[in-house]
Parts: sequence; structure tokens; C-alpha cells
Amino acid sequence: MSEYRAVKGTKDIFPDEITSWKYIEGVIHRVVGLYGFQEIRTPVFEYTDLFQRSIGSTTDIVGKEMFSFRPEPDGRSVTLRPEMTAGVMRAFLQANLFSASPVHKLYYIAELFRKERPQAGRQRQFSQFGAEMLGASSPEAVAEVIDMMMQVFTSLGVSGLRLRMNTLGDFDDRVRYREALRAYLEPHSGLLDGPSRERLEKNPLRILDSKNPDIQSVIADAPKLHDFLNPSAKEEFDQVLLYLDQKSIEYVIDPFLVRGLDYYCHTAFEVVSPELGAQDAIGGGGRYDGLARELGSKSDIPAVGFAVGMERLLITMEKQGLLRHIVPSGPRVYIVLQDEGLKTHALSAGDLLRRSGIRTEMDLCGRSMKAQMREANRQHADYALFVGKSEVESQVYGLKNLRTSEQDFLSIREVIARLASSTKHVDVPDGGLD
RNA sequence: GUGAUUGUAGCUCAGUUGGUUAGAGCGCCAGGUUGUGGCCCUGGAGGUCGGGGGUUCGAGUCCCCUCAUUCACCCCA
Repeated sequence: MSEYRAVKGTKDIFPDEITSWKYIEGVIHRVVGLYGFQEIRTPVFEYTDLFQRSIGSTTDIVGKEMFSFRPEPDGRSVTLRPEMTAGVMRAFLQANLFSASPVHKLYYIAELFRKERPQAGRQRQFSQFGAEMLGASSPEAVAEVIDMMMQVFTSLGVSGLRLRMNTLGDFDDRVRYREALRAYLEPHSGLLDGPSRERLEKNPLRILDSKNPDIQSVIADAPKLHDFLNPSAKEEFDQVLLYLDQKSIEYVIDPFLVRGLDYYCHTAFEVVSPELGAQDAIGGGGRYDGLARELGSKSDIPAVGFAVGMERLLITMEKQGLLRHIVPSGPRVYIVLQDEGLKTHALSAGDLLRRSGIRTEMDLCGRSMKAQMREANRQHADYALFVGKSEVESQVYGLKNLRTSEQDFLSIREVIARLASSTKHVDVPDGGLD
């Protein structure tokens, strides 16, 4: 084995897997386009304080999971983006997009970085597909965003997902609830573990989604956020649920669902996959009306968004057998060469075919005909084109259909005429570039 | 950061209470068929047994250290 290996928590994606990625990406581009979302690409790194400000400095992501460095010894610290929302919002504000038009629908498929211990469904470099609706966060907008996310899953054939819904209320609701929760938990603080006790001070809501059974039993009787919601927040949430009902989107209400990033408010949601291990959240999101102002905007900008873990999606699809039928398409023609002396003929035949748009492969290392045929098979070529002495003399070549084993003798021009008419393009994802 | 798990051929894995030359299947290469693939048959290549140290006449096997992997906590998509 080589002395060098990929950095912990990173992995290589080889051609066979790329086919699956392209397929999934193609479906995403297509579905999201149906909803009028447009792609945005932002830099992989941003100034560190952008993330501190937006995600929240008490979160683990900011506290201990960021890859940060200083390009200049005494310059500003920058960080490999651990999520996309902050960067998208920054770009949006920087370009003054909100004065160009009131609502912007943006999406991305992007690489993210978090310094966590790798585990099933968790890497240090991973990729998320996500969307941000900026300028609207009405119940309709929230429902549309959730609908779009679920539509991507159904278009991919993914089944068995569970959508969990909750509302976090507005800022004041949460302040009041936080105090009530703290008051309830404080007498039980002996039962809490170290990290939870710390959170009791800084961010008690986060204790709610602890997996520790002891803590869960304490939480069971804790005050519920629902009882602290102001009437309009409640009404808005009910509206969202109503729209989901109308769209026949199934969900369960989970009063303990809290998001890990501080900028969320009101509706929060999460989708869990039955095929994943402990890291079973395949997607999640919510409203974040306060983020724009947090990042220096003079006015509030209503916003909703979500993110889906691409690797987790891939694992889920793999386990559900949804990727089995996706095979890379082979070349149209594999040129089989009788002996090396005819190399130039084979090469020029190959040039002609390729220039006519026919995907053509040939042996580049002087292998036997048998080996060349095996290679043609391995690559799932449709045809073998034989270049031998008699062909070169007569200018008529054997073209063998490798599925049916039928063989015809044709001039190169005839070969092109036959194959170019039925050229197939399988590996271009639909909805790609058009 | 914490706890556990597993490291033997390109891949998936056997390898007995420590014993002589470390195996299988798949894959790869070649031949059987010197101008035609898939199936079949035959042969071949490929291993510092993760690395280092120790115990022993003898270590893939036992002990220690180390590196890596995987899973879980945590966190999150």
C-alpha cells in the first residue's frame, strides 16, 4: 500500500460511483428548476467571523469543528465553510440582491468541511445539496421549500423517509421558554452529563434532543415549547402544516426537535432515513428570518432553507437498491487491431468515428485480439470494429454487434452512417446543461 | 475529545492449542482457439500477514507500543 492515504475523514470517488453522483445531481437540477430555484456557487472559504456570527459561537460547529487558518500571519482568520447558508446570505447581501427583486430562490450542491470524528454517514469533507428562499418565509414559502425537498427524494425513488416538524417560535417565545426550561432542569442538574450541564447555561434548548436515556427521561416531563408560543406563531405553524396536508406530505410533529444552528426560528424540520446508522438525519432546515440582520442588513429578510447530506442520500439509495440500474455507458465502438503494423489505419479510423460523434475506444498497449475483445466486453462496448490486413486492402471492415454477435462488412463511411444515426447519450444527466 | 472494533493478495475473507513452503473465491494476465469476446478448462503473476519492539528453538497466531480503519457517544446533513 502507498505511503500516502487520503486525509482522515476524506475519500476518493471513482468513476463507477461518479455515475451515481451525476444521476442524483441531474435529478436535483431538474426538480429544483421546476420550482424556479437557481444555482449559486460561493467560495469554499469565508472569513471566520461570518460563521461565528451566523451559526452561533456556542455551537459545536463553530466551537470545535472548523478548519480555520490565517493566509497572512497577522491577517484575518478564514475558515473552510462548514455549511452553506451563511455564505449564501453573505453573497446575497454583498450583491444587494434584495433591492433587485424581493424574492430570490437559490440552491447549491457544495463541499463542506467539519473537523469531526468520522463515522457512518459522517466525513470531514462532505457534500450537501440545499436551497435557500430569500425574501419570503410565509407558510406557503415554507411549505414550498419542504415540498421541493421531498419531491427530490420521491423523484429519486427514495422511500421510508420520515419528516419531523416543529416550531421554535419567535425570539421572545424562546427567551421565555429558555428560562422555564432552565428552571425545570436546574433541580435535576445532578442527572445531567457534563456537556448537558454546560448547555444548561448557554443553550438549554439543545438538551432536548440528547440521545442519553437518562436525560431523555428527565426531558419527558419538561415544559413544552408549544405552551410558550404566541398565538400568531402557533397560527403560522398550523398554516404550514395545513399546506403540507394539502400537498399530501406526511409528517410527525416532534416537540423536541431543535436545530443545531442558532439562526433558526419558527418552523424547523428534519428528515430521517431508516437506512442510516446513528447519523440518520438525511436533511433538515427551517426559517431563519433573523440571519440577514445578524450579518449587518438594515432590514429583516425573511428566509427559509434546507440542506440534504449527499453522502447520506447516496447511502440510503444504495441500501434501497436504487443505484443498481445505473451503469456507465460503454463506448459505441471498440476497434480491434490484428497486428501492430496496422496501428496507423486503426488510429485514423478511430479519428473518423470520433469526429462523427461516435464514442470510440481502442487498445493502446499492443494486446492480443483476444485480450482486446475481452476489453471491449469489459467496457460494455456495443460494437467491435476489426482492422486487419484484408480490411485494410479492401477498405471494408468487419463490424460486429457484441450483443447479437452479428457481423457485417462495411466501409468506414457506412459504419459512420449506421452508428451516428442511433447514437445514444446515456451518461449526460437529464436537466444538465441546457 | 471519549469508548469500543478491525487490520492477512487488487477485492471479500479462511488460517486449528504458536510449528516447517501463508491459502480460497472473485478479479487480473496468458494459453487452450497464431483474425473474433462473454461460458468452460489449464497455468501464471500478485503478500514487508498495517508498522515497531518484545517473549520463544520457532510468531500471521502471545505481550507492549504505534499507526490506520470502522462503529458508537458527541454533533449534525
